[in-house]
Amino acid sequence: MRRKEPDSCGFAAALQAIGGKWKTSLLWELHLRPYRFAELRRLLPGVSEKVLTQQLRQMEADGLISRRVYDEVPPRVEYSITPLGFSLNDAVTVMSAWGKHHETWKSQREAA
Amino acid sequence: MRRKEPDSCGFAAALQAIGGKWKTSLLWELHLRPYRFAELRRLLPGVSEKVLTQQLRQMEADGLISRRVYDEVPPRVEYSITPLGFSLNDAVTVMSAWGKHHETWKSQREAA
DNA sequence: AGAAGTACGCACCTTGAGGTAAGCTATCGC
DNA sequence: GCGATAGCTTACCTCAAGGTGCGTACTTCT
Repeated sequence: MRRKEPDSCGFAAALQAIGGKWKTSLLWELHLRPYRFAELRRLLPGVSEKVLTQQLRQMEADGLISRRVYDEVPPRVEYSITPLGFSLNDAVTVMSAWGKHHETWKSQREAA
Repeated sequence: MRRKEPDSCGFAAALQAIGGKWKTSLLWELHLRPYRFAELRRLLPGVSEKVLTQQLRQMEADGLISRRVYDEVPPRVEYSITPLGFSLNDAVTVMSAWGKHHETWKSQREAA
């Protein structure tokens, strides 16, 4: 999907914030507890390092998560969810519930 | 965004159903009242006929809207929302509310 | 000495949603 | 006959998200 125009509607903005392929998963994992970069890689099998970095940075810019760098060696970076990110997770959960409802509906229709 | 894998999470299914560029707008318009094809074209400036047809067909396949053909000449087709589509519109509204909240948050941050 | 882990950046390529333009069937108005 | 309208279908093109792979600076493990 293309996301460019403001669309006047707030949904476009929400989609802009969560539209990435891995963002919902990241949001879900981080809402449980903070994680380090390499831990997130392991949690999301199939994500490339480039894209993981990208999406984390975008979510940080959107204020959904915060990034904390510890000046140690070897380097350590921890990502954690913000209150705003937590509220988005709630909204996503509503959509997710509808999705499950929809899947039920579909399997019922296919059975008919 | 790519939408392929089931993802175990229902959110992917919901996104699959609503992910198209015009689907939320269509859902919104049709939740007000039924419309004909050409009316929807006029309501969504910029949509091409091909894509409008595509998205309407997909939404019909997902059970979000129903398509009624009147065997007249010139041909007449009316699209209306289903109860399932209506429930999705509610879920979308929650996300939309978050989007507005997020925009407020962003403009506050930029002001700082 | 060499391998491996950490948290990336950069260059290139693939893929599919969406856009563009044309055609198609049939009727009505001029 | 000529164009307009309604509701599509088909073929082709574009463009950005995401994937692949390599490079990096530093350290610890073996």
